[in-house]
Amino acid sequence: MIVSTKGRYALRVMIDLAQHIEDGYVPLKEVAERQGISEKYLEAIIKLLVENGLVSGIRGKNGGYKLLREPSDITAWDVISVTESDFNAVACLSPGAPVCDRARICATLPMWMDFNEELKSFFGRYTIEGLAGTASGETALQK
Amino acid sequence: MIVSTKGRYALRVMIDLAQHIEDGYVPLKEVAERQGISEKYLEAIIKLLVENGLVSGIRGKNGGYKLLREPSDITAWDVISVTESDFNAVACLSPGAPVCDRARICATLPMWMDFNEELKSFFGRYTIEGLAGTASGETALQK
DNA sequence: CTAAATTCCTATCTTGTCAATAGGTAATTT
DNA sequence: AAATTACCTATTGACAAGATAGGAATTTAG
Repeated sequence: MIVSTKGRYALRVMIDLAQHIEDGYVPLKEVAERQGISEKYLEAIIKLLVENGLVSGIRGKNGGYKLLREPSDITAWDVISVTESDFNAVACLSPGAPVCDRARICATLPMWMDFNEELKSFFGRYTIEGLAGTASGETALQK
Repeated sequence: MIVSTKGRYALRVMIDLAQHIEDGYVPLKEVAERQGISEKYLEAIIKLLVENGLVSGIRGKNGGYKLLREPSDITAWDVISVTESDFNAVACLSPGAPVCDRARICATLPMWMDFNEELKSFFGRYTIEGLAGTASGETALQK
């Protein structure tokens, strides 16, 4: 598959946090239970979200995690691009990839570049707020 | 990256065959030399293209491979969907995946399904003919 | 009929990532 | 002081990517 469980779970965590935004800091244990995902595994995932400024955590009793921006201001792209290790169309377009000497004559490069843009644009259209409200069938897409 | 070298190389093979369509059956050796890719590796890749009815090969002297349909009638999607082992948004949507009991309440499922459609639609817009003509900068997208 | 060319088939190898588990340390509150 | 919680580091098993290698089967040319 294209999006790993890491990305999928990260999104579910973000949505869960959005759905319990009134509770302040939410312990990961609760998220893990509600989502039916191993807490230990989620730790590794949420670490990425913390490092990239999407959520913040505080330790100790009454600690937990909370979103750092409004759910309406966080897109699926923000989350996926941070959790998926190399979310680029092809290796040639990965950051740090060696310069390809065929680039000038490559018949497929423009398509891959377009695809990269499309990824950004597609997932940028879904916000955490929109996704969090999808439970009973409304569309998650913002109008 | 999202599309493996297998998919990328397959596309380049198809484009190369389209560019030498006048020559009848084209030996893989020539394709490999022109493209700068190991012939042995290409063998494994073109096998998939043969099995899926995109090209046909005949053995012996003067043998080689040729496209089975018009370049204008083959899309990038046709090629990629056959060479990439699991070109689906997420594991839940892979053929043969176990039924997910969260499907009914899954906040992200609709987005993944949309993404699957988008993949098909995006790569379906690029034909081998269009890509084969991109060498000197015209757009590969059909109007 | 033989030799060359070519596809086709099977097996192996290395490397890396995913997906997950485990055991602990540091900080905070009650 | 004890409980809670985030944070850190290491390890494991399974699997796919990305090749490489050697040979068997088929066809044509001479």
